[in-house]
Amino acid sequence: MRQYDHKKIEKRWQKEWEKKKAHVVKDKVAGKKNEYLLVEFAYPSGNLHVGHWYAFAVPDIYGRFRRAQGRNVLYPMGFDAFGLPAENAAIKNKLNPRTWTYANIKHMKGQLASMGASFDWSREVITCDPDYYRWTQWQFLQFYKKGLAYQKETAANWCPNDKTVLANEQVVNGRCERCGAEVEQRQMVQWNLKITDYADRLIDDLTKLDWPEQIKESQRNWIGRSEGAQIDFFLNFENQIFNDRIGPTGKKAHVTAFTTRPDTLYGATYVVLAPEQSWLTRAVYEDQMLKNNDEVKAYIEKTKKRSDLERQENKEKSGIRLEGVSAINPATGEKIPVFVADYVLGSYGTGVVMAVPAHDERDFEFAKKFDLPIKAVIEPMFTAKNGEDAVKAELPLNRREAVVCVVKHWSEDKYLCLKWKKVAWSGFVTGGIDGSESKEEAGKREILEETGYKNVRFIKELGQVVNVQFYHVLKKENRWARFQGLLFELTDSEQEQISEEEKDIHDIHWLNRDEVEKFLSVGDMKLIWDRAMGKESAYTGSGILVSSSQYDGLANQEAKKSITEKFGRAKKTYRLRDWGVSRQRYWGVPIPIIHCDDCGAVPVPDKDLPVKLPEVKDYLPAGDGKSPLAKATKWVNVKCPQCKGKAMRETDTLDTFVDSSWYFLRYTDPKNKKQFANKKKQATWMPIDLYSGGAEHTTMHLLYSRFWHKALYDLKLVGEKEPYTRRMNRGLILGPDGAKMSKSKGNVIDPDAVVAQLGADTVRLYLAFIGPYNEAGSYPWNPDSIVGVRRFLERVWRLGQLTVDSKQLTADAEVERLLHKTIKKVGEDCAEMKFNTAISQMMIFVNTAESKGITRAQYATFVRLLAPFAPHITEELWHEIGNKKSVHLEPWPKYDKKKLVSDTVTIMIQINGKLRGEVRVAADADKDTVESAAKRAVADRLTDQTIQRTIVVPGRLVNFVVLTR
RNA sequence: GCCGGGAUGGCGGAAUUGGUAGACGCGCACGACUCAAAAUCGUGUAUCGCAAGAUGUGGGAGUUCGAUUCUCCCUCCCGGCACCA
Repeated sequence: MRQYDHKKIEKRWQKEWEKKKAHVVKDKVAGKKNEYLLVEFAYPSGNLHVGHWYAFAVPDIYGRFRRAQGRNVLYPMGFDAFGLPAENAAIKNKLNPRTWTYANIKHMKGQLASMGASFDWSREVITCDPDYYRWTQWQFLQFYKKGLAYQKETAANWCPNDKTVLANEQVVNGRCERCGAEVEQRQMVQWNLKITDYADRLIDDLTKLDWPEQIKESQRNWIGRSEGAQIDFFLNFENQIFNDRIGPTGKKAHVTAFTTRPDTLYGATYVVLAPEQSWLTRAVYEDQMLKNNDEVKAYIEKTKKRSDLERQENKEKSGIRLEGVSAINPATGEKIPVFVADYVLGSYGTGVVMAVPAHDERDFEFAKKFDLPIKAVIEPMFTAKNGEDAVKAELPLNRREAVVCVVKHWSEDKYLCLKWKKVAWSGFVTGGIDGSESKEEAGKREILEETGYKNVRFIKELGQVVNVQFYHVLKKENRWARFQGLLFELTDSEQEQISEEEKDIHDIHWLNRDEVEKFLSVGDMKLIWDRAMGKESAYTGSGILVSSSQYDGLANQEAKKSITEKFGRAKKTYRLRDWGVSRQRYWGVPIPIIHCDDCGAVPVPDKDLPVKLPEVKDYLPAGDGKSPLAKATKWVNVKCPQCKGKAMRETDTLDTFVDSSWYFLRYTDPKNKKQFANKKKQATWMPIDLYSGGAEHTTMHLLYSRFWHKALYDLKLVGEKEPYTRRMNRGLILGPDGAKMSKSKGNVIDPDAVVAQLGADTVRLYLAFIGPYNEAGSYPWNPDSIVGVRRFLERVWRLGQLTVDSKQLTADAEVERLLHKTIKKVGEDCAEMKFNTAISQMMIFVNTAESKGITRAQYATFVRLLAPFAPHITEELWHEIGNKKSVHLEPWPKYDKKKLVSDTVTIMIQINGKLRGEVRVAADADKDTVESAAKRAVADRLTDQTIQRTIVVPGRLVNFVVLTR
């Protein structure tokens, strides 16, 4: 018998496929639907690692599977070839980054070939090819012409050691990824893309996408949309001259606050400005409007020096009151103080906050520190969920005044708590106020009625009110009670007998402080309790407006709308900032702009594209904030395309995330000299049916490229609003020790070595078997486990040799049934990318076939199932059993439903839900037959008299419910 | 703190969506072959128990004839956001 020699086999077929151009994909194949399967293209780091295999070889299984199912599948590959490491290598080894990059690409293509992946290399895309980046530049210019790209002075991450700007992803915990120096924020003129214009569409269009919820949620968080209102606060100065001034907008001096809680406007007791806020800057630096101008200026300067890192770590509130000015609360008309404080961010909202200390935690903290008034304008409202009894009702009109009593023990530090028996609610003594009695009287009466305690001393009103909507179980009606918190103390233990009726309602517990915390089941009584213990905090939940003039009594959700209409305007705000794309680096796409003193920023005309990257000697920037390209003076100095006067090229290059924002479009028409991709050609493949990649791209590449695509869509350059219909995040392969693979830990697996030893088919199969590919988990590489997979392939090989030699002509019924089950299962699992269970099923099949025997036809079918997973060995075996064409041209086998069902089924027998036996019956047996068969099988365990009930689940089980003593 | 996703043997992971928990693989144990070892093949392998049996899917309650699966509460782990008004 021949040995399974993976080296020979894999090399032979890889050559053969290349010779036959087996993987070149045509744009149209008659009778086949197109399908676009995309994986994130590779960075040419120089070496293929296990992660690449996991990223490329496993989706290849899916691609081959879909081809077998009759789809014309595009599975392209390319290189994301611009970027920092090339430059670093160049600086270190005195190499040209281009030389380094292309050498790496060549080497990696050789490694990729060993995978046996069905990449169509005729469509290869390399982002640092001028033929590619001319179109990156061209698209950038279309955005510029549409106003989507603009230049602005913004803060950039500056590494003082490497003398260069860093991309956000190169800053790790506030330090430079490369040298570890603390990164500074420098104001620099940078190119930006208006991704914020697309914030709403980027969020709203997510709903239609077949993406994991995790990615969608991360993108929503990243964009950070808040809906609220802008409200103007006019300013009032002690110095009359300032009061009469009219500002540039034609209005008197004012600041505009952004808030998500316009309903709390009546509770706004001061206003806080960010140190960078524009009115403040003018008032302090130009007009000197403040009495304590110097003090405020010093605070602003101090804030500027604080790094982001420092600001994040030290969250202690600080701030300065602006003397000589106050703001007018537009709702109350009151004059309220104005502060500058660094807890307000200049880059979010308007940089102005209307501070409502009663209903915002940060404002509360600040107000406490600066002793500012705290005015509550929302009375908490809760809806008690009492199980199935709860009735969804309109807010009941019959509001009832009620009390809730925190009662202290007569001698210990314990408190009287009640646990309701019929309702999932635990709390204190509560009750309505009857007739004309006072709160105190009502409280004492309720304490007596509910607990029997007679001698109670009233201590104080807590000043905390809680509204609760609930379903009254005994009275069977919806209620709205307005509970006012009261504090009592028992003077002694004297207790009356309470009625039986009351006893049925609840249990009494005396609990210490910690126990009370845990005992209170719902959030409502927690507020009362906190207040009783002297804890004060901001209430940020929903409720009913009070102390808010005509809005009193409104639910805050409604009040939001009306107060916004009356005093402000509805406005959305986002956490997302515009995308800064300027990089002061050499190895990137030159930004195709020419700066002219007379004409300003002028786009390079289409005929002059691409603006090719010039050769320079030194790739490290000079330290003046300019890109290394600035040193290529010949290249920099050009004529203005408009006025032909002296002008200079833009010397910054584009962020590499720009390059990767559209690479998938180029695959559809890679050789086009006139367009980045012909729209008709795009349409044959776009949108992408499945995009598989790493979780690290969730809020970067995936968001950027969605934006880019939408912008292209608006320019009518692409035909669809979203590029990726379905996205899957791949998991991570860890080292054998369960830690992330890293050279320093010495746990790196070299795929080349494993392939040499065990073969590409084994590695592919192992990676597919390691865990479900459709869930992004992390899986340790297990050197023993991969040997198990190799063993499986060897058994398949041996089974093949046996089949060739044997003369078995008739199929074993069980093997035949299992084969059809396997076709079904493998097909279904592949469709969901659950390759692990698909392989498991094939293993089961081989195990059975080994013992029961297999016909040549059955074996041939099995080989077709395995082909997408292990393309080389199956090709070999396929030819071995007498076929001339490639197994990869074979259609996916079909299963016969009739062959799936067996004649008899095993019925489980349960007694009281516990397994007590089993019985085999005919598959088509009726209920009664099954029941009596089951009864006979466990007759020694039960008698007819004791059987209370019998549950028969056809084809599965019989459960006898019997009396037990 | 808010949001999203999780938790199943010694390990990676299965379980037709309410119906035999632990498929398949690894590991481990024993056996066969061998002078021996490797490789290969066979048998066993959730826990406790000699057994009958009992327990068991992060913990606690609930619904159900029956719960890994549904409901509520809690703990822990992973990911995103976070002084974002």
